[in-house]
Amino acid sequence: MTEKGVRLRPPDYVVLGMVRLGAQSGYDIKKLVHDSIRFFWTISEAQIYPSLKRLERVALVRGRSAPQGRRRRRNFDITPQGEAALRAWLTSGEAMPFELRDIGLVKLFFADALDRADALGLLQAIMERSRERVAALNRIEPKARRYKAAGIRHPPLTLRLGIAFHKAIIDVCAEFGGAKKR
Amino acid sequence: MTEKGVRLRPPDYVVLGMVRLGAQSGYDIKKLVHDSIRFFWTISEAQIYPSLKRLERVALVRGRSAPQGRRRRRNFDITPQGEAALRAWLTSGEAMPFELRDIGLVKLFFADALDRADALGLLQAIMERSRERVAALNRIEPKARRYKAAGIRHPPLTLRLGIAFHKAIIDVCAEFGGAKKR
DNA sequence: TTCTCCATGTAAGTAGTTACATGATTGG
DNA sequence: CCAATCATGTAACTACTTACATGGAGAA
Repeated sequence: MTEKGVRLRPPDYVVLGMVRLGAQSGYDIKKLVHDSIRFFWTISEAQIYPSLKRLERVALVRGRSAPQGRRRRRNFDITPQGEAALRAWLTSGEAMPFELRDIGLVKLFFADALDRADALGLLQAIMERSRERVAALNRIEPKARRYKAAGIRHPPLTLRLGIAFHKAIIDVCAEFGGAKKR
Repeated sequence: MTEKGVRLRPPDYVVLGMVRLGAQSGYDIKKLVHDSIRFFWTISEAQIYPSLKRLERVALVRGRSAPQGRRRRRNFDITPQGEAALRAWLTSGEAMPFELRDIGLVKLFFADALDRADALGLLQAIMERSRERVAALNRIEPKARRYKAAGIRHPPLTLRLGIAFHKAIIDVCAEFGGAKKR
């Protein structure tokens, strides 16, 4: 339960979860998000820093000053209450509809307005985009292997999910376009 | 090119594209969106009606009063300029990054904070959600078949894409969880 | 008569981003 | 010495949703 009427929203739990995974500063969180969940959830600095303050106010994280030389820095760890709050959120059973918002698919949906050549061009752009995404995800793979070695299993799972569904997109597009898969 | 300094944004093109596909009124657009692109792009009434006005002002659609009995109604069709503007947008080559924003995957990413049973529960919730989505998409299939019969090929393609990537999710989750695929 | 659908519209609020401001440190 | 990176933060803006307001028509 969260006290004091401070309602936490998904971005707050993202920050909390990242602190739990070892991100110490706001800057660390930014970087960790960039090479993990940014593929299905983005978060900007303008959210991270206020969120850390909120989380500290309700004692879900504990922050302390940890300057590097003359460069200021605040480090955070998760508290036992923070762990509990994160678990409560993860198991809360709230609806979590799959929400996709993709101009690419919208354009593809309307592509009958184009002549054959342009429609095919659009199809190929969609395929290319998914190929690039697969490549980007594969670049993260070494990091996932390190997680696995440390007994952390779910980040690598989400990585596999990302790769799998972009491959599915490529396959369907290839079949539709009569082109080779690559 | 759009004249008069009215910059059109994706929701406007969605409205334009839907008018082109035969949606006549704002209400028609709402319904058509609901059983087609809502799976990768949502749009609310508060956007549709102002958007139709904007599009009419720059002559990309033409609207006229078409009351049903005493019930008011405005019908729209796309103009030649509207067709051209839609094609220009579809072929514009602007970046169209694949943007996914999914709390479900975020939770799965953090699931190592849970014990085995809860983590498995979350995994199953993700799978269930994709199964439901596949079912919802399959329910639309008859509509897609009618499109196909009329030579409209791309809406059915996006439908297949949706089904394919949710099946991919189900498969990966099933393998990870050691469960049956269903 | 009352519920659901048809139909159009707006006001107010929410969630988020972009752009900026500041300054220290490291590497080429 | 200059660029990139480390590090924190805010003001202003944008996009979008929710909730509401209004009212006609058909069906149970």
